[in-house]
Formats: sequence, C-alpha cells, structure tokens
Amino acid sequence: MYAEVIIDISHEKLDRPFTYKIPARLENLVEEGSRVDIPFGAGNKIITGYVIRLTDKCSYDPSKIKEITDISKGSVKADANLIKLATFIRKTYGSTQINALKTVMPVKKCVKREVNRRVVSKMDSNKLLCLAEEASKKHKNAQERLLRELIKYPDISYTFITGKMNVSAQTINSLVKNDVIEVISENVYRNPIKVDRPEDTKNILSDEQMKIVNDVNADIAANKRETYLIHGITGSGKTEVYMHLIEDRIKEGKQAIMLIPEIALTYQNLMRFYARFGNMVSVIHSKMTAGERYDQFLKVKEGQVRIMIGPRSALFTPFDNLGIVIIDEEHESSYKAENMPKYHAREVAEKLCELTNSVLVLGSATPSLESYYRAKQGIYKLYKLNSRLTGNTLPTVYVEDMREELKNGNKSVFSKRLHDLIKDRLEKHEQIMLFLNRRGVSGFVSCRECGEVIKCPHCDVSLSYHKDGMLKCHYCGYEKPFSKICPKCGSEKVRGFKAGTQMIEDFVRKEFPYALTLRMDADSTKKQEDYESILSRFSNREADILIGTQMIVKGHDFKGVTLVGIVAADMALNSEDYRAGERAFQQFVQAGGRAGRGDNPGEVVIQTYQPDHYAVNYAKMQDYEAFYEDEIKYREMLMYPPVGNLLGVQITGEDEKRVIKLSSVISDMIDKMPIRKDIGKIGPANATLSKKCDIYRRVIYIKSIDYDKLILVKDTIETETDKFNLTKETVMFDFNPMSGF
DNA sequence: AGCACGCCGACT
DNA sequence: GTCGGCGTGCTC
Repeated sequence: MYAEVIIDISHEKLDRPFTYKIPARLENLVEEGSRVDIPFGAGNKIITGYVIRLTDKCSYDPSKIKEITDISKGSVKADANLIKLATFIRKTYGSTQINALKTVMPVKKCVKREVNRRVVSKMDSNKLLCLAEEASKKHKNAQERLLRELIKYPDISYTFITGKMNVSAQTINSLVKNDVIEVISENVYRNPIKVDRPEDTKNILSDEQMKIVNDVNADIAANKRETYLIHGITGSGKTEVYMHLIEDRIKEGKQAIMLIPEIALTYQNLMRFYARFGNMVSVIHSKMTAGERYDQFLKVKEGQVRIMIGPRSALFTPFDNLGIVIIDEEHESSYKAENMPKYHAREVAEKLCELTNSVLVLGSATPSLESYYRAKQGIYKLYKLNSRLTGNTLPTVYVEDMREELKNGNKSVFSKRLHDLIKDRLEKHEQIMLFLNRRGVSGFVSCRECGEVIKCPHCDVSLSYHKDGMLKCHYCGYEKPFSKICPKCGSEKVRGFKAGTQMIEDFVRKEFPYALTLRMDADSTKKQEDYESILSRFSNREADILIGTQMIVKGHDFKGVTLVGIVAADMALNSEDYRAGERAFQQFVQAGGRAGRGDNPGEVVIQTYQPDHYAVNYAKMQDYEAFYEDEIKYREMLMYPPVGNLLGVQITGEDEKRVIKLSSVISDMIDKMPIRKDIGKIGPANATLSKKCDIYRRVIYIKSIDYDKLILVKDTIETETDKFNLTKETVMFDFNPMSGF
C-alpha cells in the first residue's frame, strides 16, 4: 500500500502530493488524514506530512519510493470532510495545500503553557550593593551584572535577563537559593471560562421567532438543506432562536457549531449557553494555547462536547455528525482570516454544511451586502425579526450638521444637542457611550509655521502625541520624545492636534467635571483583562460615560445606556474602499443598538460634516432595506462584490524602486493575458498605507464577474513571478477583500 | 525550504 | 593543484 502525502513545507514547488510506502507494521494504522513522520530530500530529514489519499499502485519510480517512518505522536487524524474543506480553501483562496490543511487540522503543537516569568529582588538596594561588590571580588561577573541591574529595577522580566543581559539560568538559580531574589511565574492567558450555572431562563418564543424555528425544522424533516438569513434588529431575540435550533439538533443526536465574533466572546454572552446546555458546550477563543484548543478537540472526539462556540476557527471542530452551523453577527469583518489562507468563515461554513448535510443559519441586525444579495436572489431564505422583545422602541436618531455648529460659533467637539443630552443624562444618572472611529483615533502633530506633519520614519503615518510626552507610531511602535522645534523649518511652533479618545476624555472632564469617565482604546487596553475590566466596571455603573473606538460597538449589553454619541462620523464615511458606505451604515446602526436596551428609550446623536450622506440618512431612519437598495445599485454599476468579484494583489518589499517596478511588471503581465477583455484592472497604485515598518506596499485590484477568472489571474501571476526567483519582494493575494490593503 | 551537485576564483 | 563561493535543480 502507498500513501499520498502533503509535506509540511510551505512552498509552491513542493505543494503537491508525494507518494510513500506504508510499511507492514503501520498497514492498518495509516489512514486518510493521518499525520505522519516521513524522510524527505537527499538528507532524509524527518519531517511531518499529512496523508490525503491511500492507493495500491504508484505512478512514480518504485525504486525511489521511501517508507513512512511513523505516525506522528499525539496527533488526531482529520476526517475526510476536513480534508475536502482544506481542498476547497486551497482552491478558493489560493493558498498552498499544506497551509490549507494546517488551518483545518487539529494539531497539538507545544503543550507548554505560555508563562511570563519575572525576577523580583527580596533585598533593599543597600544590601544588593554589598552583594554586588562581594560578587565583584570573587569575579562572579554575571552575578554582579544582575545585582547591579536589580538595584535600578527590582522587578525584571526573566527573558530580559537571560537574553539581553546574558545572565544564565544557573546564576539566577544560585541567587534564588541564597534568598536574594525570587522568580515569579504567571500565566499570560486568562483561564478558560469557568462554569457556574445560573438559572436557565428559557423564554417562550414570539410568533416571529417560532416561525423561523418551525420552518427550519420542517425543512430538515423534509431533508432539505438550506441557508437561512435572520435579519433581526438588535435586541430582537436572535440568540433564543439559535438556542432552540441547537436544542432540536441535539435531540436528533447531532452536533452544532456557533460562530461569534471574537470581541463578543465574553462571559455574559456565553452564560446563557452554559445555563441551557451545561458541559455539552465548549468554547474556544484565540487567547487559548494550541494545547488548550487541542484538549477541547479531544473532548469532542470523546463525544463529551456537542456544541462548539468560538471564532472562525471553531468551524474546524472535528464533529462526526454535525447538524447545524450558526454564524451570529455574520456581517462582522473578523470572519475573514487576515493571514494566509485568507478564507471567509461564511463561505467555508457553506461548504462545510454542503459536505456534512447540515443547515447554515446566519444572523445580523445589519447583514452583509453579500448575504442580503443572496437572500434577495432566493439562494438564502430570509427571515425578519422586527420587534424588540422588551417592547422597547428603536432609538431616536439625531443627525447634527457640524458645519452649522461651526457657523453658529460652536468650536467644541460636541454639538449643542449632544452637549445638552449628555448634561441631561448625567442629571438623570443614566449612562452614555461616545464613539470615535478607529482611524484618526489619535491626534497628529504638525508645525503651525510651515504645516509639516511629523511622520513615522518607518511607516507612512503621522505620529500621535501621548500624555507621557512621547510621539508614538500605532503601526510599528516607534517612539521619540516630543519636540517643539520643527525638523523642516526650525520654528518652535510644533503643536499637537489632539483628535482622539484622549482628547474627548479631556474635553468631557473640562465640560462635565463631576462625570466619571472610562476610556477604551488600543492604549488603555494593552491586555485582555484591561478590556474586560473596563467593560465590567462600566456595566456595574462605576462610570457615567464610556469613551471608545469601534471595539465598544459590538454586541455588549449595557442596560443603563440611554445615549450614544458618534462624535465624528465622517471618518467612517470617507475611507476610500468600496465597502466604506456599508461599514459606516453598520457602525451607526450597531452603535444605535447600544442605546436603550434597558427600560428607558434611547437616543443617538450622529455628528457629521456630511449630513446628506446616504449611509447617515438611512441610519437616521434605521432603514436597512432602503440602504441596501441604494448600496447594491452602486455595487452593480461598478461590478463590485457581491455582484462581481474582486482580487487584491499586494506587492511588498524594502526597496521602493523595485516594488514599483515589480508592480508594473505584474500589471503588464495582466494586460497580456488572453482573458484581459473579461476582467477589469485598477492600479498599480500605492496602498492606503503605502509604507509600514519600512516595507513599501503597492496594490493592484482585478475585477471580474467570474470568480474562476480571478483564480486564473492569481495562478498566472504566481507562476510567472516564481520564475523571477524573488527574494526581497513578496506578492500576496486576497479574494474579495474586506478592507483595502 | 534545504540539501547536493557543479563550475569558477584566491590560497597552501 | 585545492578550498570554498553560492547558482541550479531536485526532493516520493
């Protein structure tokens, strides 16, 4: 017997099956999906590979065929469906076979828990100095170095000592023995969510909810496999529908996968599932180690776990009898993978359901254009949940024209209405959320004399001013002290334009000194715990106002919030890629969904310089349908997804001239292709972020009605550029990108 | 990706 | 006459 093996080296030239002989002792142990150790290359180096097929004859010179060494220890074989899924991913998103396999395979990597070790001094500095001098006399150089460092910093990270300071673990241990220092280890990752079971509040379904559950169940009973899109406004009880559908599949002896955006993977959101289903539920999240994730998959294999909840990777849970896949907040961009293979969870889920004869349920308050388009075409079945369960009305939305405010002499960041409403809510002790867009989160620094903007030397972005007197780059972390002197004209007129969450916080403090504020952005939430603690503090009403970026929009329920302010809506409207309108509309509606989830009705204020923008208008009316009709016309006209398809080609490298040259060579290549007349080309041009961490970035976009033509374009570019043997430049592809490069 | 084979320059 | 540079090609 022979096995076709994909080897674990990610290179196009090796991206094909290699045939190996199965030795007699492994005869019945090697199966499709097994992870095996194999000798490879002239040096017969042992590497791992994945068996994708078993066969009894081989088309290769038998004398050259080698034997499989062994089945990899600690591996779980992937079932045939996962391999088919990998093949689908390889074809659709153009990655290597091994990368596709690796994304779907339950692999046990290092079991080691990631820990953060610190060395802490147990002595005061005088004692340390004595010890250091003593060590010096005895020529214990390493010990002396460490002791002197400890005088300055009594708390140093372990890796810094063994790495940068070049002090061995031996030295550290001897100091630990003498009770001079101690080593403290702490887990970097938070513990998997603990289960205590609150009361299960199984709600009686409304007629709208009941209809969905009944329809889906009827289809399944009739052995019809459909995809359902639930368009339900925020607070309309989608989760209850999901739970009923899952429960019914469990009763049939089947299993369920539910995807939720990473950001919504919080304790409070998961509690309801634990309450209803107990330890049948398992959760994976991105902060888990590969080992922890693998353990969850083991529990699945043992049959303990029947419901998996998690981000897009939960799709690859090795269930043997899957019945349903649910994708909540299906419009979320986090369902698209950001590194290779750049798959979209919705599309992969569709394929998975087809392979396993499962049903797919998508839910969102603001469906993606893709899904709604399919629903309109009758590919998906569309359902609406139009009433909020608590009977609350939708929030009132005000659009404030900031040009008018300026004309009326209001130079503050808040319009009169927002200012008055904040004051009103503070008096009533109700909570407020203020949003700012991700882009432009931080203020920039420029010279008032010549207009020079201080930029990062490594990236094409302006540096932002921080309270500690430093200028920082949000992309590469570069920082330098702030200086008043302009590097270009030499004047002393360099000033910061604060435009971020910090500025809003300062402004609120000045304007409403008695209000308690919390701020949430990339700076204040370095660690996951910070993020969660801010949210729970706000939820416990420890603050009146939460100021943040997009991250606070998503799926969090704060009962006390009755006012939401979108301080600068324009940043969402004015980004250049074709999804800007869709994203802006989604953000406005989702933000509005945060207001008035408790007993009091909510109000939303959108501040903008473009009050007539269609996304603003439809958000004001809370009219998804009308927004869709407008947006789809624009996509149709320009053949953008979901009507057409788009391939992003990104060319990156350190040498700007070479990158420009390569991008135009690739552009010419495309022009010479026989199918040129069937496809559209945009570019080459600089990427939106034209330089990041000293890497120059250029992009070309290809438009085509036919997805397969894009695959052809990608394959052609790949094989052609392969011939150049590029070492310094890289070419990357993104099918139907979610955002511009 | 890694490793071997192979064909040219500066050294004992 | 030899050691070693890394260009080209193959890996079941």
